[in-house]
Amino acid sequence: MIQDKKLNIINAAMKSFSHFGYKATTMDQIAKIAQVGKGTIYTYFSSKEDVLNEIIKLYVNEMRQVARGAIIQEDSFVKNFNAALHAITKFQEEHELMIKLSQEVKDMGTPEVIEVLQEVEDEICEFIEMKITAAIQRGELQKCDPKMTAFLMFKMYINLVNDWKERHQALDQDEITGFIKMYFIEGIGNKK
Amino acid sequence: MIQDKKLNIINAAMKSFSHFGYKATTMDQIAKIAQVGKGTIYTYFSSKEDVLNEIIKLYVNEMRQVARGAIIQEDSFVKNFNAALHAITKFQEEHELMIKLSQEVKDMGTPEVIEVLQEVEDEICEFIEMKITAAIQRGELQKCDPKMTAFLMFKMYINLVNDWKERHQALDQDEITGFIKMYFIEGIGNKK
DNA sequence: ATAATGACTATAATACTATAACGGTCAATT
DNA sequence: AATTGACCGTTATAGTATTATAGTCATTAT
Repeated sequence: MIQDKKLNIINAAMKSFSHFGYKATTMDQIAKIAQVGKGTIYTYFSSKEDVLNEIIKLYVNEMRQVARGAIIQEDSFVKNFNAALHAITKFQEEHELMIKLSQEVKDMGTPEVIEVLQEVEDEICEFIEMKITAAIQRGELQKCDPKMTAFLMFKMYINLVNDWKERHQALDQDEITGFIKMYFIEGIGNKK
Repeated sequence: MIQDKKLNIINAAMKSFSHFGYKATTMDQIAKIAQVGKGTIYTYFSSKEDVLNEIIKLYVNEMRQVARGAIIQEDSFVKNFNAALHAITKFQEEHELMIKLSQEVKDMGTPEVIEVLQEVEDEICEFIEMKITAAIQRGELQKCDPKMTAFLMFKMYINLVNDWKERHQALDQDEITGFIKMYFIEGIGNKK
């Protein structure tokens, strides 16, 4: 029953953050949606920011599940990389939360939101890093710094999925897999 | 003599934009520094934005010169890529203009400035694109879309030079050359 | 004639102030 | 022991008065 109340609050906050963003959501609103008194929120959370952080923690866990679910043991590293990132992207599109928070950072720059989005990015990079380390061990990838490789691959993925389409046309999943493979795995140099 | 006045104005505006940014620079200020009446500015330029655009046009030309100057015919594509980008970066650090304008975009989002910075980025990408096309023709690079390759290489360079150092430590020019070569040219895949 | 000028204007940004809304607390209530 | 909403100090917002700014144009200088 105690967990029930906390869950109500989390769900209410999640809903409101997704619809209106972090700043535009008031504690009174969360309390109203959750059907609890405002004070009750503070028995489970220390502040508004704390509510956001807990929600992101749950969200990141779900995201990790989704990414794991997209991976097929027998498939190549690149294929799984793209499958996982694509699954994460789709997950984020389905749940408005990240989209709304990204918007908020873009046009208001709310510091608390900047911080949690950075955390989400770090988590994704860490996930990729693990997969890279494994791929190196099984000999699929050459020795390289897993942290930096993860960072660069993630950035390239975002460049391909989001930034490229702003100036040219959008790419589908297979095209992206192809490009990542071409540029990152095989390289575009010609051996002499 | 007519060119002299226009040049005065351009130099005055350049100085003021570099010190105070675009928004914080007033036409009265430009006129004062250039030692002309404000009305005179409008015989050479149609608007404040026009002044900015002409300055950027000159700036991009200088940048191109600098980039060309950094290139050594006998050197490899990657080496020249890094030399050129490094020269551009140093050029931008020496002349405060770009740094000030980037700041302004970050904390005020002035639309006119966003636009010219995008133009500068496009110009750099076009420069890289030319070099890539040449490298493909002489067989140093595999066949690939030069526009996208230029875009991705530029972004990776920025990721390495700017974004990585925010979370970890800065990399020097040789390290960056090494990474670009490793990830982009040779690839990190292991042939079976 | 032509080019240059700065007082002038309409508009947009800023500073100021009064008001409302907010996050967080806590005495009263269940 | 858990829950609550009226309450408080602070911050954000709205409304308004004032200033500053981009751009014009009649006047002046060349």
